[in-house]
Amino acid sequence: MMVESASETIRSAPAGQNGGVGSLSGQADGGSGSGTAGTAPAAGRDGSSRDTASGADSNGEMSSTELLQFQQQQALQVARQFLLQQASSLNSPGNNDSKQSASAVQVPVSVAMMPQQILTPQQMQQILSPPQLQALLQQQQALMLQQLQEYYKKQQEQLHLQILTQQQAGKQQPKEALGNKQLAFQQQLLQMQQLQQQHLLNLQRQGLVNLQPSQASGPLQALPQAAVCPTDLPQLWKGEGAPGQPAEDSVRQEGLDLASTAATATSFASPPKVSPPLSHHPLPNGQPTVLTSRRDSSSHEETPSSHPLYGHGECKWPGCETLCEDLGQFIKHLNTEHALDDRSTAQCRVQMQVVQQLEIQLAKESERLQAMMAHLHMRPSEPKPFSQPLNPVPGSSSFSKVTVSADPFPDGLVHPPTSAAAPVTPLRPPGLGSASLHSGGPARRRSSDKFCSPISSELAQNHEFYKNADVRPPFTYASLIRQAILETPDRQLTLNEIYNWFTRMFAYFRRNTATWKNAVRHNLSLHKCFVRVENVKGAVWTVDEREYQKRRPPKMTGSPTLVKNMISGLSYGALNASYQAALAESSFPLLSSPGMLNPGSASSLLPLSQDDMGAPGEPLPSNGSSSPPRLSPPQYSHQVQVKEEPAEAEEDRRPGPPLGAPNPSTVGPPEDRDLEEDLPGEDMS
DNA sequence: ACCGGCTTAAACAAAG
DNA sequence: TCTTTGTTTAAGCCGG
Repeated sequence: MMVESASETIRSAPAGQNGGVGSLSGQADGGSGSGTAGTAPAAGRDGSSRDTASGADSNGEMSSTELLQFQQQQALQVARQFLLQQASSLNSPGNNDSKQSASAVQVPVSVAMMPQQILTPQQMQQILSPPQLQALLQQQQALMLQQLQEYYKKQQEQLHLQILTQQQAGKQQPKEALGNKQLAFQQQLLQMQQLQQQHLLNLQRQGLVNLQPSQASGPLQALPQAAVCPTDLPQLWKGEGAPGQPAEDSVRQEGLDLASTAATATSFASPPKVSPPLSHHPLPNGQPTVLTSRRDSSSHEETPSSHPLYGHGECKWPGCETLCEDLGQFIKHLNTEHALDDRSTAQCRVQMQVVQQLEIQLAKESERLQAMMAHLHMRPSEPKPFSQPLNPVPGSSSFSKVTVSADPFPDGLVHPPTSAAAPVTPLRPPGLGSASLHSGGPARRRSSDKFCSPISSELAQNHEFYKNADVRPPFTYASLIRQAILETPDRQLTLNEIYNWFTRMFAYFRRNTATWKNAVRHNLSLHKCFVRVENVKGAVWTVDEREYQKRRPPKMTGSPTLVKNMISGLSYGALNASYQAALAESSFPLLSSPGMLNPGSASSLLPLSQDDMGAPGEPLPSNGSSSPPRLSPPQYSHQVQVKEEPAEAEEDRRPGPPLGAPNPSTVGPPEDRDLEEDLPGEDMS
């Protein structure tokens, strides 16, 4: 049936003016539940610890020396992590003035403690742009590393010493004894770590995630166990004692931390004001750094008219809801109640840990994804991995100018440039979703499409992120659909395949299926750029590149505005909150984690087309056909060969599995539609 | 304030 | 009859 005529009309109906009518407001979906089973993996294995283990464990038994070695290595690792952690805390101090330094990308710890400022998880997600997250993480890490160098060295030395000492001691003692001793120690360590981790997660769940009580019980619950890998979590709490304190101290501290953590957690959970939790433990303040930070923050918070820890007339300090009439009073309160004392310090630390942990998890996930992709033949490292197969146009080059009708999208094209590493960051400063922030509900930010950040490159760079984090991608449905279609060799997909692509590529689309699927269909029908081609066995959708380009005026590309908008939009607090929320909500179960974020990791997976690259303006060949009737097979862009049997084969026919290709296993089970479909959390509001 | 783009919701219809 | 696929319409939010 000819759709053409109908489609033409569509546009006519512009914006609605009548308000009310309703129905929409409901805004359901707050969902969250996310934890799609698919993604959730069994995180158990963490490469890192294993690597370091010097293969000792590979053969069932290891000699005591080996064991020793192994243990030492582990200890080192733990220490290393601890250091990193410390670094972060060091880093935190200056961050409190978040609002002031809009440009810097940092994640102020203090800000992180304002779970209350919540927007719904969804909103947060929207606000948050993955790239931003990454940028944040990267920056933070860089910073911490920097600041920490000295500290780090010291610590290392000490550690080394300790280890040496132990080693020596070990030599003198019977191996077994030593082994046992170490083992015991290590076990203890692990236990503590696990405990801590649990508390942390707990906290996280209750405090940060409480926005979504419903989901708390679900997916997240799994976190602790799954995510926690002994070696990783390590929390160097104990490490803290290291700097200069003997084991005793560290142990003690440990206890303290735990307690405080617990306390914090509880306070979060229970609304009640805060009564000083049980922190009876005197915190051996071993963290000058942290302390300072706290103090700093309180001191210069005054500058801004508002304070990240102050909102709605009350103190947002974790667990504290004290009412303060004005900022002044609040400041006072802050200085008295949350002064530099054990409790505050501990709470701060906890918060930092939460953040850190999340960061690490993110990094881990990314790494894992990469490995998976590598395994599946999608070489992330390569600029334009898949897609170019059949079609001529050897990817890369072509894109250059969308020459004539031929192939506007060069398929593969991702601009190699960005791909590499950190570059991404610059692109999106935190703050992306200005829009979303305000709007309470369904707001959405769709930056990229407009700003033209080529979806392809964006996607390519953050593809892993989107795949795993339950974050809404900043692209419009139209651009995503197009992307999906262009990614395939024949540039055509059945509706179902498009769905699959969405679920495969974005964790976010693994839930609320009804909603986005409807949107996808709606977009396919609505935009002229999507052409439906009928086939014996059904129909496939193709992209009429020309139309696509047409529909968007040549926006500014470099988009200073973009940046501007993004920046202005959010306060760090919000950003951070969203970050956490996103992470928390994200299904990724995380894994444990050894390494830190590697910037370039995600880069370049997708071949993607240049999306906005070709200036919409000129390219198209002015070949007569002005507005191709909808149905007509696109003669420009590349000829589409309707495939004989569409749906059927579904994923199997793609040559080089594009990234998310066929393999369901890669990410979450694409096919899980069913699965996710029934996810409880899904539609509940 | 208006307009256009985008999203979400929902009603319907045709096919399978 | 139910589900999927498509098409439309309506309405809200946003940014220009």
